[in-house]
Amino acid sequence: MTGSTIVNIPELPADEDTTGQESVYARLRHAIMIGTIEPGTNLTMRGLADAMGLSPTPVREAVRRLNSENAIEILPNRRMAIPEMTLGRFEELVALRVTLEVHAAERALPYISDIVIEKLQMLDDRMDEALRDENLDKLTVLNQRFHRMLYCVNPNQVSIPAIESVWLQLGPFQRQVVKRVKEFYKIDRHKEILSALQARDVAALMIATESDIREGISRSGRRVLTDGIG
Amino acid sequence: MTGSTIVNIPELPADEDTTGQESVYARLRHAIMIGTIEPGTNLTMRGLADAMGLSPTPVREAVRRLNSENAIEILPNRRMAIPEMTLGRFEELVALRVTLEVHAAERALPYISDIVIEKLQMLDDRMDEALRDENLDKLTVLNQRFHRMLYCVNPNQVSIPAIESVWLQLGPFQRQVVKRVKEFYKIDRHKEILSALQARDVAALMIATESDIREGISRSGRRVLTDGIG
DNA sequence: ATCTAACATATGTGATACCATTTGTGAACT
DNA sequence: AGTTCACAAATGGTATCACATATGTTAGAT
Repeated sequence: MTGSTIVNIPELPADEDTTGQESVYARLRHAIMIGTIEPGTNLTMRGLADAMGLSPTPVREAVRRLNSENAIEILPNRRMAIPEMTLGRFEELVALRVTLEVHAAERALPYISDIVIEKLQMLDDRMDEALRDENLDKLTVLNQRFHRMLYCVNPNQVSIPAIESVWLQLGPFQRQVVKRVKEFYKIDRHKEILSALQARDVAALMIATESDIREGISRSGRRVLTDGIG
Repeated sequence: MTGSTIVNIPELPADEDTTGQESVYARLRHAIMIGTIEPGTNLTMRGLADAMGLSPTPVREAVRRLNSENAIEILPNRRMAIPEMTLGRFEELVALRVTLEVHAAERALPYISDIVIEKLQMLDDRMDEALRDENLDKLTVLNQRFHRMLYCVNPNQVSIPAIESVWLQLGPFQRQVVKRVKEFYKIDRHKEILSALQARDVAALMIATESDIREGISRSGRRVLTDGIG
């Protein structure tokens, strides 16, 4: 067999002067983040290069970056794979995600403006649409955009890279969860987050952020990992 | 002039089958972490390659990784540099460091054993030695090893990469701080951390961890950034 | 002397070639 | 039929080369 396990890596709008390495990085990152690539998938430099129409050189650089972000695992054989999820790792990832996002939300609040709240409101509306259409990929992207936009109003924000690294590590597994636990996406606490923002209420914002994570991925994911299926 | 600004990149013990890319990554990472490379230093692929006796290819991969860890900045010109520190970014980095390390300490405590406490005690003793010898590089390395060992007793630990990314971003600036603020290194709260560990006291551990960071780098760094000099 | 234009140098990016190691396959043997 | 060994294919790692862009320098004009 030539190349590796076939993987579905969506294309992405490429800027004019974006380098090959960057486009590979962006495509792979996005694919992993929305869970297009299953845990355990084996990857090869040449396989990815062929799939993207590039030489192994830029692919290698992109893969190395994602390895440093803990999105791609490099085995002792020097082979590459998307890591499998374990219950222990899952609990730690969720706990870290809560800590990081509560922290980021808290430090974003002082910089929040009514304009941003309005934009967040619009994003939330679009999420409701995506939910009706059962467009899960879009829902994931919008959800991440919602959180990212909030944390990024802090002009000196430095926690987004760490947060996105956690998203990357949860992405492939989350797709598995969604397939098994139907009601997963019905739950979000975005309305509560928005209320807390409008009231400029730190405590409420932190509680809402934590609930949004714990009642979403956390509960469903744990069921999949313990019961085998939800 | 050929190459870039000359930088001092200490060698590192290289394993047998360690690849060139890995050795470049490890050397650069270590150099940045202990502050050997000043903020604002311009780096070039070929310059680093020459300095390490390798071709640009493996250097590119290592640099890309460190870019993803926010240790090396890539400017729109596609030039690379160690980022300068600003007061706003510094405050955010310290706050993130406190959040992350308190979190990691809290989640490590349940797995702590007397053997580990003893090892930590020995590390702390070696730090006292290094302090007497005024060996600052050694002190930095031992300090990081102390914290890392504590957080890593959690077998499912996933926060070390984020924590080390913050260390990487503070490293170059910390060196500048040490040069200006003499008493910087006299302060650490490791004895309190050890007491809290022995008592298995979560609250005390979290307070000690936060104090260790705030009364160390935080206070001194802020002075350098506001007064210009401490 | 200062500014500008042309040239030379340096640099990032990516494809290709070569090597060492690993993986996969199939034939020979028990 | 199962095991083992040898050979073929694939893969990761790195150096080198070619190209486009960016940077630095020098010569000429004002």
